[in-house]
Amino acid sequence: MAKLQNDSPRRQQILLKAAELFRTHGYANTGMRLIAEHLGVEAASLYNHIPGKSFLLKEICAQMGQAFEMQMQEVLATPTTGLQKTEALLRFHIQIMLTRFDEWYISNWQWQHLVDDYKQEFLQIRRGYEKNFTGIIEAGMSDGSMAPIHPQVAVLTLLSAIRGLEFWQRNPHGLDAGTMEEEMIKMLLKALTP
Amino acid sequence: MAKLQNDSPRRQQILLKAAELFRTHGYANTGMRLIAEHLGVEAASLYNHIPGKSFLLKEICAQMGQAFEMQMQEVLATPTTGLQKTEALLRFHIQIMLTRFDEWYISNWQWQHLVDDYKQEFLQIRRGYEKNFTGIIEAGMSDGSMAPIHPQVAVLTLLSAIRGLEFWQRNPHGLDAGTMEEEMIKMLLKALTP
DNA sequence: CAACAAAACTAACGACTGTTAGTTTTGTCA
DNA sequence: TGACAAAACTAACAGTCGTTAGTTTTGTTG
Repeated sequence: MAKLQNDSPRRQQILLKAAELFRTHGYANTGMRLIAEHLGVEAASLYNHIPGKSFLLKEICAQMGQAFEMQMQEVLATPTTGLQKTEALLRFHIQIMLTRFDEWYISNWQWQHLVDDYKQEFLQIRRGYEKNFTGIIEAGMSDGSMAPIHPQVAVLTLLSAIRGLEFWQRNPHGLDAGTMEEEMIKMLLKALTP
Repeated sequence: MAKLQNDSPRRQQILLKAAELFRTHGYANTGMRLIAEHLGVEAASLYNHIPGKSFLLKEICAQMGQAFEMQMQEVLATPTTGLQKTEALLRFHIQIMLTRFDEWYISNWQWQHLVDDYKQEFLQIRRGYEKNFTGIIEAGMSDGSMAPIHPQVAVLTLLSAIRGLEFWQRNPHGLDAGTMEEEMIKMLLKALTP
């Protein structure tokens, strides 16, 4: 029986292709045979590298969760105002969206298909992230860099707005990435500043 | 053979239950047998009322599209500033979200599973809606009720922010609907006003 | 009650799903 | 070159899917 090493390059290759197909076809509509076909291989061969389909989704979500958690810790450790921290996070979100779109999309929209036990863990991680973000907004109101707003509503609005970039990513009618990023940041920060 | 009337109450009942299940389980993961079970009936019996599974999705999306299109026409016909029109549309979006959550969710997130020919029509309708919305923003800048912003970015940001209410809808930690609506409207309009 | 249609039922079809067992090819070292 | 493991293969499993054909029940109308 194969060993299923935790970090082979082949495994990562499969994960990336799976992310791409999960995004374009949806998790439930993407069969192992389709993933295999796009890698020029038979479906059964995939099981030499991964334990199963659900692992693919779980791993993609976990990797994304880790990336965001690391950035959050870095931002929290930097001595800046709440508004500056917020801008840093927003810019990071946008960058991830541009450079790792498929994985970002999966962890945002396909996590619902996670198997129940890991789904709970994933949601807990995400709630933790949002809690940290809410804390940053509250800090911004205390240090005077932000107007008094409802912190939870603010986080929800900010994250949702960024999520919407997906539509632009799929169909950028004439707007280049730089303009898009600057215009959206400008608009969102305007909603926050006193 | 059954006649498949266009507007029987039973058909509408099936549509609503399907919308609920499509939302909670996803379109691809919701089988005809599951829908039937939730209606206390066998799967085959559904075919006395509807032509097939894909019809359910198509009909839900079409009904939502119609609702938004009607509201857009009404707003356009009212002689108000661009900012007031925008507020009216935002409030309508929120109201639909609160009163017809399942259907709203489907037409927002599950339209990707539409069969190809109707998918094109659906996307065209949506692009038309967004184009109208963009025009309203531009009008707002002309009539002085709004700050100079990138109209397409503004529409994307506004619609995405509202879409995010889904997360609150699913898990409203202590915020009542009224507060949520007012706080979000306040925040979004602040981003728009001069 | 007889007649008729609406709407339920049972049973099955072919296609597709994730996964497994067992076998063969491929590539890398001694 | 011979040995060994990694990674591909073929073939098949049990289960689910949307859908259809044909039959029976239910409910209303004359």
